[in-house]
Amino acid sequence: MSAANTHYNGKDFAEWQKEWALEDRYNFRTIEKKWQKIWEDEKVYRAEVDKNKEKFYLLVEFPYPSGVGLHVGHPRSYTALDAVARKKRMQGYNVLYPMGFDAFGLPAENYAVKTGIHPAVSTKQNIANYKRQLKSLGFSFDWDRCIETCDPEYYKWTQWMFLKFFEKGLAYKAKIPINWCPSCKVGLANEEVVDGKCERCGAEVERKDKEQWMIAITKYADRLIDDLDELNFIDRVKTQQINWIGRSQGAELDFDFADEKLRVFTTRPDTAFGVTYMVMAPEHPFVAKYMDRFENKDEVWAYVAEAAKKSDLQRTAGDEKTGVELKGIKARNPYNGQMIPVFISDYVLTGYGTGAIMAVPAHDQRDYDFAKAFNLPIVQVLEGGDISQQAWEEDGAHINSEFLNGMNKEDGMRAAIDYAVKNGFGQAKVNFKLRDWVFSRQRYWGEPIPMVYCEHCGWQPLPESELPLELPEVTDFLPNDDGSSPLAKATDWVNTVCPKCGGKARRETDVMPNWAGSSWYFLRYCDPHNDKEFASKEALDYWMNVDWYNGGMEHTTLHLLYSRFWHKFLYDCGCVSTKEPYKKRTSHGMILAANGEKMSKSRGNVVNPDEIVENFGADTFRLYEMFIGPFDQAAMWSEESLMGVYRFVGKIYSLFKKVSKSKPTEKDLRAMHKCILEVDERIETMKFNTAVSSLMTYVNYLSSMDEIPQEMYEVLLKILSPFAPHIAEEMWARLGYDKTIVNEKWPEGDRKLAEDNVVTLAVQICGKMRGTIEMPKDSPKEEVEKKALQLENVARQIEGCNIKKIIVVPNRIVNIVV
RNA sequence: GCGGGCGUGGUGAAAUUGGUAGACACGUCAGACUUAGGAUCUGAUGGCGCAAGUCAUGGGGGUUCAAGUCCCUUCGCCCGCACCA
Repeated sequence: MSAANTHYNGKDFAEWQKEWALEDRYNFRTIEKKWQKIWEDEKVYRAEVDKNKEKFYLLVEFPYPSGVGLHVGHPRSYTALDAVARKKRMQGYNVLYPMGFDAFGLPAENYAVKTGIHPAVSTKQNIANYKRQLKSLGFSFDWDRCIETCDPEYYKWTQWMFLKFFEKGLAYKAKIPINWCPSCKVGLANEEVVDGKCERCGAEVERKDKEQWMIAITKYADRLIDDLDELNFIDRVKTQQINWIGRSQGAELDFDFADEKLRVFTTRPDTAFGVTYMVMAPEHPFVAKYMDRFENKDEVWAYVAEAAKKSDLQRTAGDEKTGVELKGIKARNPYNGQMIPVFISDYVLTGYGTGAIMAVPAHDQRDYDFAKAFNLPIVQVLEGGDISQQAWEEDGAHINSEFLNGMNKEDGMRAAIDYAVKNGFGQAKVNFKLRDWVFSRQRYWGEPIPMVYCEHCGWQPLPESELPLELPEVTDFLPNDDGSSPLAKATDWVNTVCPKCGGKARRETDVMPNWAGSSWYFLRYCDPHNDKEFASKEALDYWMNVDWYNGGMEHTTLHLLYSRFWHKFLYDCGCVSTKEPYKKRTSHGMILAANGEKMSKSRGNVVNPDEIVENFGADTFRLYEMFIGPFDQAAMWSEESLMGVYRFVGKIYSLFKKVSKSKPTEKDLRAMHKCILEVDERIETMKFNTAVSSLMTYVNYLSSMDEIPQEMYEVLLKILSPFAPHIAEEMWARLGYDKTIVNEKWPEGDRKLAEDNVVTLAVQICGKMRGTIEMPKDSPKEEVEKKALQLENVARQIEGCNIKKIIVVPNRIVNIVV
């Protein structure tokens, strides 16, 4: 055995073999620690650019290193893609499978408020703990590429990218009503509000006008939808993103109102002859502007004030429509010249479209409800339904619509828009539900926004040479009551000079949201130590795109959407050469406690991965997480089932004693090739639970043998190694190999050898099972029929019956119809 | 309300996509063994029946030689979006 270039660190192989001879029991503790150290010392999983090899980039969402440590849910997806990574490596791919830490965020800051420990310190400790835990599970991450988003060497480039957004006009500061969490004292993006509540703490979100940095993600709305077509994302993800972006095509139309035009957005301009009134949002600028001309001014005021007090949640709570007519001013329908009343009502949203609508109660249920409540006329303009009962929202030929009469929807839409264009009161328009990304957070533990405000020059970007703009030291991490960031208190840091005129200036004190760093981390993995650029073109061109990205469904409209957008922006800047970052996106299900509840500290039902590793070993843990159930579905933790997997691993260990120089029979080879083919396919299709079943079936087969041909055991170790790398590596070494199994060639399953030459066919009479017959594979139909009819059971049952026909499904079934 | 998914033994689940329902495990029962180890091994295990059989994939109906799988209908659960004009 050559000591050099082997994975034994110079230790004498014979010495090890002596040790092994003494070990009768499966001692996972020593085995696993030993191999983890060897893998790490010899950098077995290191990924380098190698243009002669085809690359494969696998990505799992990097964790936020919380104080409680790794959750048993994390390893589910890490193990799954680790299995894929290991298999791909054995198949000759140059695999990049990196890991890092999404390390900025609120919990570290809250912890600092409570304990006074600086977020940088607690984060560092947490990362060390996470690393230890991840390493104890034997993942094949290239730890040399580990990144941390809170590292100035990393966030330097996050800031650099922000400056790009600013340079291209996509980052802008605006005073807009934002979602404000009164408990976290922080503004939230729309994506972070769930059911009107703060995604993080559950407090009801308020509306607050605040100056915020915004990023114009809406400019990419069309592309974010259209480019999904080419991607291999699971459908759930695609449809959720499409729904979230919410594209609707229609038209903007101007109605005359007082001395100006009241503009509305509608998806059905062809129903304009059915408009019987209009509605503006209470916040619509015309309401305040024309207040003095309304005859019922007091009533209008009261309604506006009432609406302002309500949260979004309260406004959408009731089913009943409320509102007030703006008496004294009527609007004029440009299609037919009709004068119609105008209302304000909070069922019209200020943030969508133009904040005003034309109401067509006959064909929109919401308008219908409002019309009924306020006794307004309902004019049907599309055929169908029963307007006396409810609005007719389906299609139908146009009626009562002058030049549109008789047309279908498509023609009617075109004609209505043409007419509006010709007469100068409207045009086609596409609208989105997606809002621009609120990018400011009034917090400490995030990337400082590299902008400076000068009285004379306005907002100025920091020059690139001043990056990274590091976080200043502060002692008080509490957000201020006025809603400003803790950074505002670091006056030395805040007061600076204008990069343009050199005059007095102040730094931006808000920081970026925690979604910033994760929006481009997959690019940094390609070239993590580069201090000249965020990643070299060479590295990016070689490694990108990510071939397979797995992560949680909860990030579909957050991280996944943001990072696709961010990447597209970098593409437009010429910084990356692919339009999309991820080729394939899959998603794992949650791991729940044994009773089906979510694991949480407060419920006291959290399973600690450390304990599982300590008591059963990493291999058992990994195999169990794969075996627990379908990968994309929620699964319940069960220690009993874990024991079953533990037994399985122990069995593999003890089978070693039976390995011999004997030759496999045809039947043995069949079992072996069947298993190879199944495991291979089931890894690719993410059916990890049944892949493990296949391995179990094969191990059961081996157990029943008196002697196990070495070839059969070696194949087992190879196809087992993606799931249980430690024991595979250990037994591989014990077979006498002095090179790691990691780079062994993945076995090829032979379909011919895997096929049975004798098949069992079910014999049915009128579809009911009556028995089985064994036949050579692909026996001619006649023989099958003959043998089936000879079956005692069959002969007895069909006695005295007419055989109508016999259906033979080759190698499967004989069905005798009487 | 709209969109997506699901419903199979005592339990977690399989089922080559229309072809022997319950693979693989857990649990349970019976037996063997003992270097007492979260032991191991062997066998049984959907219900009813001594058996031949028969009933079983949420319920009802249909298509088919054949349905967990396709169609209609109904009930129940989960997830996402939600007054988006």
